[in-house]
Amino acid sequence: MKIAEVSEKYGLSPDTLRYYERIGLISTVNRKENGIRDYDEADLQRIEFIKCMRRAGLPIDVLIDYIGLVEQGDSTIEERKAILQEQRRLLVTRMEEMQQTLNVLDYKINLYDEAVLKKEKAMNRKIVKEAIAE
Amino acid sequence: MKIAEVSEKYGLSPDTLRYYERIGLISTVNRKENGIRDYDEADLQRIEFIKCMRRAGLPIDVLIDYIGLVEQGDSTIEERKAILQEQRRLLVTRMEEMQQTLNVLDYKINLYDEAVLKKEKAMNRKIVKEAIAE
DNA sequence: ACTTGACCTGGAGTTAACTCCAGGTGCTAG
DNA sequence: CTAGCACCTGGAGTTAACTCCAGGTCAAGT
Repeated sequence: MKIAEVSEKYGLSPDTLRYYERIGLISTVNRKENGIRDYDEADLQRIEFIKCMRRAGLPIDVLIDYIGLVEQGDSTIEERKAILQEQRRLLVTRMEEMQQTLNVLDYKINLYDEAVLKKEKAMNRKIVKEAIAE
Repeated sequence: MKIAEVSEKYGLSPDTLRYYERIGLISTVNRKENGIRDYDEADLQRIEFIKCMRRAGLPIDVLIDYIGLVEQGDSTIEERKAILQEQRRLLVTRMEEMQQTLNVLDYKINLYDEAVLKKEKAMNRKIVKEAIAE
């Protein structure tokens, strides 16, 4: 699969895909004779994983470490698990903070709703008053 | 309240507080005769709000817009509400993505748990075998 | 009087994560 | 055979959000 298709499929720009390879987040992708990248199934799986983790804000350097361990084989299983657990912990914390902010936003939006209603009521009273005055 | 106390109270560095003021996120803070910032209650409330929003990832330029509208008074209520609703929507989307990533992480951690168990079992079998062999 | 420490300013530097670009190669359709 | 893409590389530029720094003021303690 060529870079443009991969880019299309995962919504990552070709530049980003090459960048990920440069920094060692994706191990060197196979090339066709002419030097053009030809992503295989394993590459795609890795890209999907990276995309998922990045979307949630996991930092690239942590992912590089993790993937380095994956490549070292079974002896690193416990270390990898520890990394994921730590990142899971951080993720949950961030989500809790976001939930708090969401509550604040809802509270404020609700205040604005009420303010808008009050404004409208005042407007209506004014209209009625004027109608009576005529 | 001096900048060091505010910094302490909200966990934002003095540099960050001055930076927020420079870019117009906090309206100009009053000074004592000697030119030193003296944060009042309104400043603190604004800082708390900003901190809460920033923690959830709301971008600074959006907050600058929002706060500019707050300062323009009641005529901007609907516009402000629209901003908060839009940010709320984006926040929910991000949280949903994070939840998906959390599920993937849990799945992977679980796989590692099983892998570790298997490893241990194999180890135990080996030990038992050796014990019998003796 | 002098040192210390908190504060000030304007401006430069940093970090993460891309994103863009110039200059070059190589298939393919007209 | 040549025009037009899609691809390549190494390196530079960008963006958001800080963070740091040099050089200066000022009040308080010794």
